[in-house]
Amino acid sequence: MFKQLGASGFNDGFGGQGLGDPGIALSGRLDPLLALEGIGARRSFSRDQEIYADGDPSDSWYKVVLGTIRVSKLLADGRRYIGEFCFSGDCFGLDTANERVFSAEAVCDVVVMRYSRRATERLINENAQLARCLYDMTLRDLAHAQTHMMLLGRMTAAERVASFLLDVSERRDATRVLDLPMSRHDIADYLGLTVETVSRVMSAFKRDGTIGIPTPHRIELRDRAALGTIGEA
Amino acid sequence: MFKQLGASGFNDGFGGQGLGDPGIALSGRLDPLLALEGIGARRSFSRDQEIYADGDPSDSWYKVVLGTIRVSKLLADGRRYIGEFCFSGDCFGLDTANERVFSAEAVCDVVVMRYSRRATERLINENAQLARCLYDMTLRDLAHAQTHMMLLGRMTAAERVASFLLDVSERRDATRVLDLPMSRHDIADYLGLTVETVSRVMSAFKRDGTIGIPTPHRIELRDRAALGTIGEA
DNA sequence: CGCCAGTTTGACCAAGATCAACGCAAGTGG
DNA sequence: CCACTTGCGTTGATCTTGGTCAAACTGGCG
Repeated sequence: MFKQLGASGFNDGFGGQGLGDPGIALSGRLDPLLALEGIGARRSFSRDQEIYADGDPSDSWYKVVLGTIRVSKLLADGRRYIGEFCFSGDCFGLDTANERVFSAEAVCDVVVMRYSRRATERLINENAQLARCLYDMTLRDLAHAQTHMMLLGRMTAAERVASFLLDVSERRDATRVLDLPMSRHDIADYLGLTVETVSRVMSAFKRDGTIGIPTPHRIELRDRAALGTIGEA
Repeated sequence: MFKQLGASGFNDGFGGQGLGDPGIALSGRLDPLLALEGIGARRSFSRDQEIYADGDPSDSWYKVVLGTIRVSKLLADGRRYIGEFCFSGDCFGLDTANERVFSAEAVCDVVVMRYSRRATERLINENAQLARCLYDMTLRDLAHAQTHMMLLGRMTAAERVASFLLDVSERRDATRVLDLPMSRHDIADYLGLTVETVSRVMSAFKRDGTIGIPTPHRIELRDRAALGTIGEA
């Protein structure tokens, strides 16, 4: 659920204006992140392996070290919904409930750090900045959710795919060639579409030269501007 | 954005397991909420009046005292998306950004409390429980967003309307007769549908006796169970 | 080489959008 | 007090987008 813990320039989560007393722990601006290193346990998962399952006790959270994971939920009738993809540096699994409401799986082989909730609590007592940091991540997630709801509620298939490609390229710092580790099915479940529609839209983008598709998991962004203005024309 | 500040039984926002030190301020379990009363300013708005606009400086947050508000965003091409409705007791407007990304309007005549960000910061320094409380609300919001994304991405029109009616009835403690202050258009923009579809689905529910519609803004829930199982049959 | 999983493409279908009336109650002004 | 307007809501006819079903393609891999 949480993104980019430890990434560049986190603000204080209250609009960057300092919700807490900035004097309390000015020195420890990055300490909480370093401190976490001490309590995290490195774990590896292979493709499609479950990191945690819907219904599991929710007693820890994770940070992706390497690879890509998806947070998803399967409905009784087979419909699947993917809440988010997390890449290197992204955090996930910090829930409000005691039980997992979603499951998390490895999209490809991944390495993650697992932080137990109990240890995190202890750290928070020692360093108030960590709480701020976690809060900030939650607000980021909320902002992401807002954007995504707009996408799901009001955007066309082409707009959804275009904004997905742009979003992933920004998060992965891929200016021109984009690596898409997840399957078309994953993308479809993330965008509220079907595999076929995702495939068709991508083929259409390829046809009019907006993107190139050297391999299904490698997208060449030939015209970012065009992708950004889909639906405005 | 935030719900039910000061409502019954808030947990500590870290899965109810005590992220912080429960011993620090056990005494002040409800103090932060009471303390807020001191810094809040009461304000009234009439129907369709703007509480804040997309682009305004984001220097405060609100709690609904009486009435209903909607948090929405208007796209350049006229498409509108409603992020949430807030009823008495719900909080909204606590953003991560310095500028509003959404606007908030009164659905009907409302009274809200406005809390300045700066004053909230001060309070947080005096009472750590308030931070916990705000964090908890954010996590609630995130959970709500997750549910809503599932609805927007994978549910049929009938399922969306049914789950909307049940959701509102729970939040407003309306067992049998439900007051819907917002217009069909608002509901449509919240559910990612059109006015006509919302209207048609409601008429269909009425036809098969699931609900009654004495007036457009008054819904009688005749068969809650049926509403809950729409789409499972 | 042939299988297998994932992807693409095509033909057809249906849910919901769009376009267009119509209904209805609450103002509004003569 | 009653036409007339106005703003919603409902209903119907038709169209479009994206879903469904089915088949063909592609690149590993045993």
